[in-house]
Amino acid sequence: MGRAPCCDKANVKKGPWSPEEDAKLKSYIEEHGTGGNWIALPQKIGLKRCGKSCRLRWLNYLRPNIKHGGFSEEEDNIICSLYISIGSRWSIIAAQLPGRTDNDIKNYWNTRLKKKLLGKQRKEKQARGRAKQHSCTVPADSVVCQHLAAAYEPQLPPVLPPIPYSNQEPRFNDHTSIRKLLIKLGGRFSDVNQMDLEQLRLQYPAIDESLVQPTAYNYSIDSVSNSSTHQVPLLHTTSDACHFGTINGTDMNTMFHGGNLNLAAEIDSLIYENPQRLQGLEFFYDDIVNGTGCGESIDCGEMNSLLLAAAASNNNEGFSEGSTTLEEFTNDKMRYPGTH
DNA sequence: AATGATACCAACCGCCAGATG
DNA sequence: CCATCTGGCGGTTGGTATCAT
Repeated sequence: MGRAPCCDKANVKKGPWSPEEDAKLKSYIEEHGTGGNWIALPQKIGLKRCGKSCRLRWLNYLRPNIKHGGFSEEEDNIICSLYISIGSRWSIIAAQLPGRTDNDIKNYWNTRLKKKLLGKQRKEKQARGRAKQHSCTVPADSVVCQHLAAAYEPQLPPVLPPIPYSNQEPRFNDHTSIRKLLIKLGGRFSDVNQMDLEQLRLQYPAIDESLVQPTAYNYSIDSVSNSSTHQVPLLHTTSDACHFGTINGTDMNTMFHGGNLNLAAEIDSLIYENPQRLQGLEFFYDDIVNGTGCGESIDCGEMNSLLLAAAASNNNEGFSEGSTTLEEFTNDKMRYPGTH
């Protein structure tokens, strides 16, 4: 048995809103509020619209202090970094950008930002030319590649070995872990960040202290694919020959030694927990999935700069401890156990 | 100038979770 | 406890504008 429709579809107007409809809705809500019932609202006003449509119109267009278009570079950076960290949770991302709606950000990402990043990367790729052969160390049949492929071809049941992830830290379905991830994207919790460093030192005693800086945010999405080959444990066995090879022309030794191994492992765990969350980022790694080289993955340095900029901006007005947004985020993630 | 391709974005659709009776 | 309703969310669609040929 299907659900009853929220409104009489046959007697409801659809399509673009007229200025008269806008005026009616706006003046009523400004005077009386929504009354806590969107479904009943259009009847009160005399609008032949679905309540959901009224709600959407108000939230995305009529509500005061709404900004449209003209995204700044800082906003771009925030969107990018949050998308990478939490995926397409537009409402959460929108909560970090005052005046922006989730719909706006979603559209902006899908139509411009994604292409902008990809376009830039393609240009640089072309500039590098064919002469330079990149040695991608991520094998096409690696565990993570199977996971990523599965995320894009859900009709094919993935054949996956047991998750070899051995980190004792909580995973992404844990508040602390989320906090830490956000911290590393530019949050303020330096105490926790320091804690990560201590755990890292304990976990990988062979790492040269000078290679692990607590302030380093410079990981890239490519580090996801790199860490996903589970080369991190190599650090246990080889104290000085931790060779990660190159991805997309970037020496991953530099990436990892200058970055945060623990973060890479954490992101790695996200992939295992939730491969679907990588949807929309295929242009970062489809080459790896397809085993066709390192053509389309976003340039490491570029993503670094984006993330660094985001980190800088977040230090000013990013997540704060106990914020409503973070709480919402924490609660919200329980609603999507890997199916979105 | 005409036509097709592409980009953009407002709005819709369907699903999910929480509230309520 | 169950069924139903509503709000909220993310994905997708379709109309319009702009660009390229």
